[in-house]
Formats: sequence, structure tokens, C-alpha cells
Amino acid sequence: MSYHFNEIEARWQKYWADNQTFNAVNSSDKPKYYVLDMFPYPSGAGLHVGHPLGYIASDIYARYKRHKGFNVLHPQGYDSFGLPAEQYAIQTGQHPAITTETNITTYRRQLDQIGFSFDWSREVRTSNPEYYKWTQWIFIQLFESWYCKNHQRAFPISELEKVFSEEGNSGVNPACDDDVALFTAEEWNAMSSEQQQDILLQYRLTYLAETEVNWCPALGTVLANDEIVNGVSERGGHPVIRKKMTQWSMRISAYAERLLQGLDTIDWTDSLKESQRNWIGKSVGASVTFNVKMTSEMLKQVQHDETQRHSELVSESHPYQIEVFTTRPDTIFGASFMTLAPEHDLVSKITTTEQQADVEAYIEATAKRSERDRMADVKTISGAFTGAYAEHPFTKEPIPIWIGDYVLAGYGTGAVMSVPCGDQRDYDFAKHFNIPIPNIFEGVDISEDAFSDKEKTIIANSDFLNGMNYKKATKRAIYELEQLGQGEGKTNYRLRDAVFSRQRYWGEPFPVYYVNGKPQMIDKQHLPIVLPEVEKYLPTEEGEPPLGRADVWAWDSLKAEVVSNELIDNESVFPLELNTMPGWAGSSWYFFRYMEDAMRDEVFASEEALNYWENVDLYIGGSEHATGHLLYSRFWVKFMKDRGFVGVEEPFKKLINQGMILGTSAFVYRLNIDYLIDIELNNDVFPLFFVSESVAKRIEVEGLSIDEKSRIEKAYSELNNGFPCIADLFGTSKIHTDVSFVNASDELDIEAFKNWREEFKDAEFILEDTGTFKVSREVEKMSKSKYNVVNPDAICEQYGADSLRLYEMFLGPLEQAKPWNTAGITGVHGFLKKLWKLYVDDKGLKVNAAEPSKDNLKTLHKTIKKVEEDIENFSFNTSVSTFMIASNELTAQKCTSKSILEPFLILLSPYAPHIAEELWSRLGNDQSISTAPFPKFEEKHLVESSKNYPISFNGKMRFTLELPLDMNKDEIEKTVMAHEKTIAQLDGRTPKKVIVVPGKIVNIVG
RNA sequence: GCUGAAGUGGUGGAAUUGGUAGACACGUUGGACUUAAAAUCCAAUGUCCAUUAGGACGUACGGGUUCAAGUCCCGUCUUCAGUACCA
Repeated sequence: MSYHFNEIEARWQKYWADNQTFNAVNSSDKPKYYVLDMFPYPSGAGLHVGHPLGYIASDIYARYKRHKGFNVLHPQGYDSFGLPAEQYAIQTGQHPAITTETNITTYRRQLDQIGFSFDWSREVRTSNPEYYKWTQWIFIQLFESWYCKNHQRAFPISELEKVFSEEGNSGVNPACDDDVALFTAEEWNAMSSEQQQDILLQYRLTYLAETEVNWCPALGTVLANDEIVNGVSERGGHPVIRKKMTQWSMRISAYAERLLQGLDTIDWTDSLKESQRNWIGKSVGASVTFNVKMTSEMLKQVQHDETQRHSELVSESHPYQIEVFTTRPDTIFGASFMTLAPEHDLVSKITTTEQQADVEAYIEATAKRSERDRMADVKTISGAFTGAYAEHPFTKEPIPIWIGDYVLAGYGTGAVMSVPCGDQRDYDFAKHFNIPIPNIFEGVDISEDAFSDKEKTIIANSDFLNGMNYKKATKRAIYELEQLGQGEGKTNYRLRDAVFSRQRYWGEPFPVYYVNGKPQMIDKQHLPIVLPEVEKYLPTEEGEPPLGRADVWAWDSLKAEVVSNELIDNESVFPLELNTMPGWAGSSWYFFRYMEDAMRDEVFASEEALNYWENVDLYIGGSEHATGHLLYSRFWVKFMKDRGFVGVEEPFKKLINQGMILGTSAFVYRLNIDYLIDIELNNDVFPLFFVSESVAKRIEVEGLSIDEKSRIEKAYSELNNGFPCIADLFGTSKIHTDVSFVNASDELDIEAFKNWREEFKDAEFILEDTGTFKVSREVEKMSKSKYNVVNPDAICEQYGADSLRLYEMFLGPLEQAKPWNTAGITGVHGFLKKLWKLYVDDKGLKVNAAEPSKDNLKTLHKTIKKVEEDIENFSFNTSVSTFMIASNELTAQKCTSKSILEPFLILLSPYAPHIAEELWSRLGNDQSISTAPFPKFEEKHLVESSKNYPISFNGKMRFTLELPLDMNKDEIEKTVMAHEKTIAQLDGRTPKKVIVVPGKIVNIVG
């Protein structure tokens, strides 16, 4: 009986589904373990072999943990809101919900045939109203919360209101907007409710703010930075402008410090933690205020300004001030100029008439350069002098103010105090523009480069800081600045608040309506607010988001329901928010929803479920989410913890990034032929000539052979009614061919290739000497356009899911990028066939109750040990080869013993569950193999009595010698030295030294 | 530039603490079976010299430590990923 994988796999997949074998339970005596994959976006293209890699790894781990006696939660779902479905809807008019449903059906079928042990009863789809009801609810909770920096956590906004009404806002230390005004309790209580709401909005964890977006008028939409190339839209090449829009923002910056600290508590790779640290970008230093020296010209300007708005913040004597952030307040005496970003607000106000032309020209030049250009070109130093001077806070000396594009408007305050002796960029700038470079370091030469080593710094030429080291000087400088009222210690984070509004249709609607332009939250009991129907999925002609097209999109606050827009009276019926939430909203908390077994409607997950499952023990997914999804999820979880909705501080304890599976593209070479003929002919009738790989290489160097040339000329002249043609070659071109036409030996299936495209139908082929046509191969990203996509359906059909699973693991280390080559799958497929034969032959089951031999036991236990270690280390590729070795050994040993072959199946079952279940049941078990405990490793079976010692001379192994392991050092040395091969090797020489490491090696030196 | 990962046969990759480099596969070559093909089985396969014994070289490159280095140290180069001229 041979191995009928299709039949076996279908049977067990049905069995698992019928028996709900992998459904998790929310209470158990066993310890819990939560294994999660990053859920997929169900795209129309379906899965290719690269997608399941991480799922296979997590499935192996989940199945292993079940064998190890854990209660395992291993769910799956879909991140089903997103742009592609919307774009498809725009093109076809098809509702995104329908497209999404169709795609999910395909995904589910493809996933099912690979045999994953998912608990589908807990499936989550972010686009389902039952699910996004809770996404909306979390949004409301964020709106109803503020962050207290003293306690480093979030509290209900009602508590803040109470404080305001009793004490005003001077005593609170919130994470809030920069420009909040101080008020007393009396002032607060005297405000109108609308004024109070405006103020509260500055404190909420989600708030409305004017943010700059990339607006593309032609497309009527906002574009992400990636969607813009050279200042125009990637799609269509339309111009893009910066536009201010009122949008929802998430105050993730409040959590910057906790997001940073939390990294130390989780088991993620260093590279991932590092990118999150960089993203958060903490720097400790001081903010310093420099006064701008006034000129009569500026005074006039100030007076003009003052009549327009009463600026109370600006002091009488110094109406203009420049605030900078520095990590090196200790070097303040080395500041010999200041640099503002060209976009800085002050530039236009302080520039002198003489410098105006220079400055304006420079601003125009930098505006033209894209961010990318500016970044790529770090070597070119450019800038302009404003003509204005700032005053040094201590020396009161004038400091020239420059503008330069190495200072970025978007970071810090958009201005720096430039200390050329201590910062290379300032140094280069100063050198370029001949600005003095005062040296404020003791015993350091700065004639070539700046000196930026903090640790070795001793300050000089700096008044009260002289002789101090970096730490002391920093402290003192901050203290002195505080005395002057011109600075304070400050920690800066790069992390910006996240814009949360999208001008799209296919996303979560906000549970928000507007009364006199002020946002109001809809009560929890009325959620979900379901996406309205629209005629078209495009923005409106007025540039409103697609929801602006909905006719029934108004909130009746009396009836508490969504009603027709016609009823809007702004008394009881109000307009609803037109934006939708971004893709990361639904994916920032989905792991909690899986915890609930009953999918109750009154909670997103019950308290018992949350307490039982806590957080994800193992999370597997791609590294492209390093700073998006993985940062936002951590933020939401921390917030939910603060407000008592969940009990954990971090969502994912351990995280592994699987590497990408690349495609192995195949190329054929087409000859580029020029030909001379007498009669005019339609070019199309001439056949294309393709040459095999090594022929192409030869032709590139030597040109066509005489035979080839005459063959081509003959083919042409035949078509040309026998008139002679002269062919002339001008090289070959490499074109992609579909990888499915190519076999393991890189030989092309010529017939399939000819039928592939109409224009190849009559193509001619010049073969290798061996009579085959070979392609050349290259590793590239797997993509439809490169014809290197391999569909798992075809693999499952031809080799089976177990082969696919084993092969994906066998390819290489999980975290590494690696090329797919279907040819190699015969290796693991052959292994499964051999394995089958170990259990079953023509007569039926071979396995019997025979006593296992010593060798049998040794093979089994060595395998148990290795596989267990490998799974714990996520080294799945090496365990596949361990299985092969074990199977080869057991076959050679002619093992038929059930006491060996039965536990061996359990080891294999996480990797190749179908064949394991099948053989397991044939051995007489009536329970699924997934319920079997993992075999116990016993050291005693591996104990050896002798060792095959490598005997090396000067470190080079010459021969091996079998010696008892209980032999001591001296005896080993004696035996080895007496051996004839040793004597032959030494050839009369006396060894200088003999190194004997018992149980390892013998090395003879000399 | 910075940060992180990596560089081993024709290919994917093993070598967990410094101790027999190339496990396990793919591919290639030869053989068996077959009318033939497929499938299966057997053998060889890092490079070079000798073709019997054996020897030399070999883990990106150049040094070093050590009885012994793919592994440790110093320097250089290359590739991939991320990124921020971050004050």
C-alpha cells in the first residue's frame, strides 16, 4: 500500500473540523499558552508559498505545546479593512464587503488545505460590525481619557474636569498640547460648556487637530509619504500639495517613555527593539532660549505685528526669541552661531534687508528639493546668513543667525545652537562659511574635526564650567540657565502623535457627531455605528471623504439612531464624522478578542477570559510591522491597562519575524536578429529564436556558429518564399518565463512555453548539446510580474500538505530570507514516502510488538532530544533533517518495533500532522495524535562506551581511532603514540607536545 | 551616515560551549531495473595534484591569539533590511 497523501490529508482535515480538535477551552488544569500569527489581509491574489511560512512555524509550535501538556490558544482571523478592496470597489463598483468575503473564502480554503490547527470558532474579522463596535468603543475610551505625567498613566477625563473646577489647571502635569493657557477654578467654572470642551480637547488621548497632509487635488485624496515620488503622486503623477486638515490624532507621545521602558521586559529580537527605540528617539538635554538682538528694522516690524495681535508672551525688550533643544548644554560657551530651519517662522521676521535676497533664494532652492534629495545629499553644505544676531545667554555676545537645511523643521524646535567644536555638522557648516570655531575643550585638537566624545570631555574657556566633565558641566549649565529663566532640563522624543483619520470608505466609521463643530461621542449602547451605503467609493467633488456621499449619515440624538441627512437641523439631528479609522485601528487589539470563547456582545472579552489568557506568549509575523502595528498595539494595550480594561502591560511576550521567501525567477534568452531581405515582409511572421542558457553565454562572446546562422537564415528564407535572407545578430535579451515550465534541472518545457503566449507559438529553439533547453535562474522577490509565484494549491495537489510544511521549514532558518525552489521538494516528499514504507508495506502494517534493539532506542532518543531542542530554539530546519536521519537509520536497522515507531510519530506530528495521524490511527489509537504526550527523553540510551577519536597532527586530522571512553588521559596518549599510523605520521620525529582532551580529540604537536 | 543581520561546495543550508568543516537535501555523473520513460534502488560528488598509499589548499579579504579558529580579537570589503543630517 503506497502513500496516498491526498486522500489521507483530506480525511484528517475533515476529522479535525468535525471533532473541533483544536478548539481551545477557557479553563483548564493545564498551563495556558497563546500562539498567534499576524492575521492576514485577504488580498484578491490569494496565498503564495511565501505567506504560510510563519503560519507553519507557529502551527508546529502550537502543536508541540499541546503535546507538552499546555492548553493552547491558536486562533486566526482577517485584517479585512483596507485599501485594495476599496480601490477595486472604485474601479468596479463592487461593494468592498463582497470582494472581502470572496477573498476570505479563498484564503480559508487555501489555509485549510495546509492542515493548520487553528481554532476557527474564535475567528475575528476587523470589518465585521460585531468586532468594530469595540474598536469604536476603545476610541471613545481614549477620547474620555487624559494622561498624567506624575503618575505616568491615563485617567478618566471626568477626574480632570473635577480638578479644573476645584483648582484650575496649574497643579496638573498632563501630556497635552503645547500651548495650553493657565486658568483658575473660578475662570474654568465661568466658561461656557463649549469653551470647556475646547480646552478638554487639548488634554484628551485622542483629539482633533489641524495637521498637515499631502493632498492630491487631482485624485481628491490624501497620500502617504510612500505614495509620493519626486513631489508628484505615484499613481498618475499628479501634483501634491501640503494642506492643513482637521483630523483625529492619537496622543501616543504621552506613552513614549513607557513604550521605551517596556522593551526591556519583552523577548523580541535586538534589531526590532532597536528600531522601536530609534522610532521613539529619546534624547536628554536642555531647552535654551536665545534672545534675538533687535535692530530698528525689526522694531518697526514688531510694532506692526503688535497692532494685529496682542502678544503677551513676548517680552518688551526681546520680542523675538529662539528656543532650541540641545543634548549638550555643557558646550553652550562654544556656540558661535545659530542655525534655523529654512521653514522656521522667525526667518521672515528677523532677516535684514541686505540679506533678504540671499535668504529668499536659499529658501526657494531648498523647497524644491524633496526630503529624499536632502537626505541623500548630506555632503553638500548650504545655508544663508539672515543678518540678524542672537545674544548668548551668559556672555551676552552677539551670535550670528543662519539658516541651513541640515536643520529640520520637523524635529525639536527647528532651530539649533551651533557648537562647531563639538558637532561635526556644525563644524562643517562653520568651515564652509568661515564662521569662527572656538575651542572649549581642554587638550583637544579641533583643527581637522569636531570633538564629540562626551566621556572624554573636559570643558575649558567656559567661565563657570571650566574644568568640569560632561556630566557636571551639563548639570551646572542647566542650573545657571534656570536662574536666568532662559532654559531648563528637557527630554525630547522623536515620536510624534499619530494621525488617526483617513479619507477612505473601507474602514471603521467614527462614533462621532458634531454639535456646532464640537465632536460628541455616541453612547456605548448605540454601537456599532455601521458603515453607510454610498453610491461611489470616491471622495466627493468638494473634496470630502467618501462618507460625504452617504445619504443616511446623520445622528438623531433623541432617537439615538443614524438617520437621513435631510433631517439635520443641528438641534437634535447632527452630522456624523466623515472620516474613517486607519488600518491599524482594528489590528491594535484583536488579540484580546480571540480570548473570548463565546464572542459575547456585551464585552470585547470577558474578565475571566482576559485573566486566563493574559497576553500572547508567542507572536509570529513579518518585520515590516516593526514600527507600525507593533508600536500602536503596545500603545493601546498600555492605555487599556491604565483604564483597567485589561490586565497586561505588553501584548506580545515573545516575537519572531519570519524571513521572506523569495522567488527563483527563470529566464530564457531571445536572439535579437537583424536581417536583410529583398522583399518587404511583415516582421511578425518571422519566428522568434530562443537559445539555451550556455549557448546564449557562448554567443555573447563568440557570436553565432555557422550552423546556427545557416539554420536561422534558412528558417527566414522559407517564410520568404525561398529568397535568401542574411541574418545578423546583435545580442540576446533575457526575458522572464513562468517557473512552472521549468523542471528541477532547469530544463524548459518547450511545448508549455510555446502555448503560453501567442507570439511564442512558432518560436524556434537552439538547444544544448545534450538536446535540452536550459533556462538561467535568479533570486528575486516573489511577484506576479516576474512569473515566479508558486501557488501552495499546486504543491498540495502534487506533493501534499505535509510535504509543503516540511519543505517550507527545511528551506532554512525561519528568520532568514531564502529562495523558494520547487525542485527541492522531492527531497522531503521522498522522506515521507520512505517513512510510510517503514510502517506499511504491500501486505499492510509492518509494525509489531518486537523488543527494540539498542540501536533503535539510541536513534529514537537522540531524535527526541534534538527535535525538542530545535523546536524550543525555533530551529525547524534542522529538525527536518533530524527526522530524515532517524528514518534512514530505522530503515537500515529494519526496525518494526511499535515502542519505537509509535513515539516517533508524535515527534513528527507537529511538522507533518496528516501522515502522523494516519499512521497513529493504523497503530490502533482511536484518539487524535494531538492528545498524545510528547515522548520523554532518556539519557541512558545515548550512553556510549567508546569514542571514535580524531587523531590530529599540528591541528590537522589524519585518522580516527576507536577508544573506550573510560580510558584516562595517560592511557589514551600511550595507546595513540604506540599506534602504527602515528609512528608513520611522525616519521621518526619526536613530538613536542601531545594534547589529549578525553571524549573529544587528540592533537600531536611537533 | 547610523543601527541591525549576514558572507561556508554547482544550489538551499549543517556544524548549540573553540576540538573530525560541508550534516541533511537539491543538482550533477555513473550504474541497476525497464522495450522505453517515469518511479525506485546503488555508488561517486569542495578544489587541485597523485589516481594505490596519500598530499596540498579550502568557511568574503588581510592580520592576530591558541596545541587547535567557520567559531575569539583587530582591521578591510561586500550584500540585505531598517532609518533620522535628530541638534
